[in-house]
Amino acid sequence: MNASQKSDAATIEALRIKGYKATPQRIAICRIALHSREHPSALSIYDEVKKVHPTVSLATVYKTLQVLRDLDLVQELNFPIGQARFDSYMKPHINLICIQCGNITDLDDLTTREIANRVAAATKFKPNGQRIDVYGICQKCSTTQLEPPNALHRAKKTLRMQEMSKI
Amino acid sequence: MNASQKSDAATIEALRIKGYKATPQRIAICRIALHSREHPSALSIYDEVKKVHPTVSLATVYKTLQVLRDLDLVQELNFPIGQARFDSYMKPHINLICIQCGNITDLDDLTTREIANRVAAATKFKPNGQRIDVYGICQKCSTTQLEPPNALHRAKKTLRMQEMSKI
DNA sequence: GTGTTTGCAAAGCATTTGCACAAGT
DNA sequence: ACTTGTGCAAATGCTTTGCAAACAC
Repeated sequence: MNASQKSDAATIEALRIKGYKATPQRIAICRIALHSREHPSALSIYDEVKKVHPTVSLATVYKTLQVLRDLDLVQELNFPIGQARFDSYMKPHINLICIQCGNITDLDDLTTREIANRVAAATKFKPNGQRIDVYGICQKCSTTQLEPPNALHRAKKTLRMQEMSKI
Repeated sequence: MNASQKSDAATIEALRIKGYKATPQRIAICRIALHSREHPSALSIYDEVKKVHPTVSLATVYKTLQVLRDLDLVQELNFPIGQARFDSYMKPHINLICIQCGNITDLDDLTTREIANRVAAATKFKPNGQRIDVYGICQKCSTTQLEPPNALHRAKKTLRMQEMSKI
């Protein structure tokens, strides 16, 4: 059994435990959504899955992403513009989000695992999840002359948003 | 000069510095967007402003919120469902977001002011903004029997707000 | 006076939904 | 067999835009 088959097996089990059926489309979508580091959008997952299942529909991708959220296997990250991005790294961490090119990188930072404890110690709020974003310019963009217009900010005078970077 | 006139004056100056005109609608929208602790949505700002300017349009509210973002006076917080919420507290802090009732509370936490420094020290990423959300149940909801379903939930199989990682 | 803003209605875009047929268990 | 999932198209909901009239400076 190779690595891909092994993680497929895990996916299938995770689906079935909660009563979801393990269809070929779902397995293909999970391969991309769960094992990509690119924080893909629904559309970029769709584009990838189409290579294997040319008749898959975008609706199926969206529905499967809802299933993955229900299974606590992905986190949905929404921004002022563009499509939501999906993050399958479910431990507390920092999302480094480039406002130039739209790339998102996960950064482990152990202090972020203390935040919920600090909240619980300081307030009566009962934490059960978190999201930490740091916005800025990634290394690639700061060393490159000019990147395509940015995906996460609106420009003052209505700059139309191009498509975000694909996975 | 009372407090309200004083902050109006600050708003007017902030607008003019960047070449924006200080219209009555904008001033009224800023009063609510900048001085409310409720993290209002565009629609709730619109409802408030209508009490004073009954003919104001929702489009004007949205346009003014874009101006306020351009002036770095508000941050837009997007979620998997419902309308964006606007936060005028621009120092690093934690957003305590109740997944039951949708209330958002700002919590000062000095360790959050170090996050950008930690990123800069650990990577080549150049931070220039951040967002820290902690999701959970607010005190009011945890002491109350059942609150009305809220704006941050999907009313389906998935009852939990999924824009979060597990803790 | 000149360029900007308003308010309206229409458009845009990401995402969801209803439904008939197909497929998994 | 029974139930759930798929793919399509239409619908939804939030937000943006185009434009003529009104306004700020």
